[in-house]
Amino acid sequence: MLKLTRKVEYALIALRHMQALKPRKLTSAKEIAEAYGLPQQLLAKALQQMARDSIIEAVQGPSGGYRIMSDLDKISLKDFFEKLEGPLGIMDCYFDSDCIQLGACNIRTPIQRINENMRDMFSKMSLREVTQ
Amino acid sequence: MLKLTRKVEYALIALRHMQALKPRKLTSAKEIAEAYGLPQQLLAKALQQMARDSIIEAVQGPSGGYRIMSDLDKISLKDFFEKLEGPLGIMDCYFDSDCIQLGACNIRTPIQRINENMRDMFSKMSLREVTQ
DNA sequence: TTAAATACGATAATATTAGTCGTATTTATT
DNA sequence: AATAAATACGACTAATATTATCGTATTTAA
Repeated sequence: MLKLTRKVEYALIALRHMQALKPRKLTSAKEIAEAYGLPQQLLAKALQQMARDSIIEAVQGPSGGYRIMSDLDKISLKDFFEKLEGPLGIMDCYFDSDCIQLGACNIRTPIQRINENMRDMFSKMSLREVTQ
Repeated sequence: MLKLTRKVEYALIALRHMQALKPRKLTSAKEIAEAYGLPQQLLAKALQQMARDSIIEAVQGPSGGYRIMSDLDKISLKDFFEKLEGPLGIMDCYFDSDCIQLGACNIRTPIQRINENMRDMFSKMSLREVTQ
């Protein structure tokens, strides 16, 4: 309950790893996977997604790899989570309208209040805080 | 990701339902299940667990049922979640020590910081806020 | 005695998450 | 030009977790 996915976990580990390197130094999926004992392919997907989202930069070809591209201070944990996993909410009804409950549900409003608080909290934390 | 479970969801729906009734009025699992279209047995388990935790009171026998017992103002969402689902954390390493990573993990401390924030947030919200 | 309710462990069904496979593309190096 | 090491990514499989149901016991008002 209220758990992060592995994809996000691996992304955080990778970012922290890259963040500790000299600026603009490249590191590969293989390198990170071996360093932390992570499944390389899955880690690679997290890296690829971060590259698509311009959080990191990918360099192809041999001696290629990834490096941090954005200012991690400027990315909130909320945006980061949502980029990797889609909308952030403790229940789907927050963003999904097709709820079986239809009119009957009696907790929609309170749930949205909790959601707002959670989104607020993650909006106030930067990726940097987590990876430094 | 960061989703509530159905058990918690059903518990909240049930609490809100009971909260709207006259004080000490009983309502049954069947009644609530039918009113909101929930699976009765699963809802019953949520109710039974809340009864074990003295959040509500169970009355057995025909014309039995459940009623709110505690002051919902005094129960934080954190305690409520933890009573129903166990420790609250975005990753198991927070309370589970058997992590495969062992020494290698580089995000344990930051993850714990996120956890603290989350637990803090839910500590500051009362069950009442959600069910009234 | 019966029936309607709670209690709860065991199991089945379903959904989600995690991980792997295969193949294509890019590009530095030789 | 060939090779090898890297990213890219869709499709698939495996593992796990969640959700739901089943069966049976217990309680107790009528």
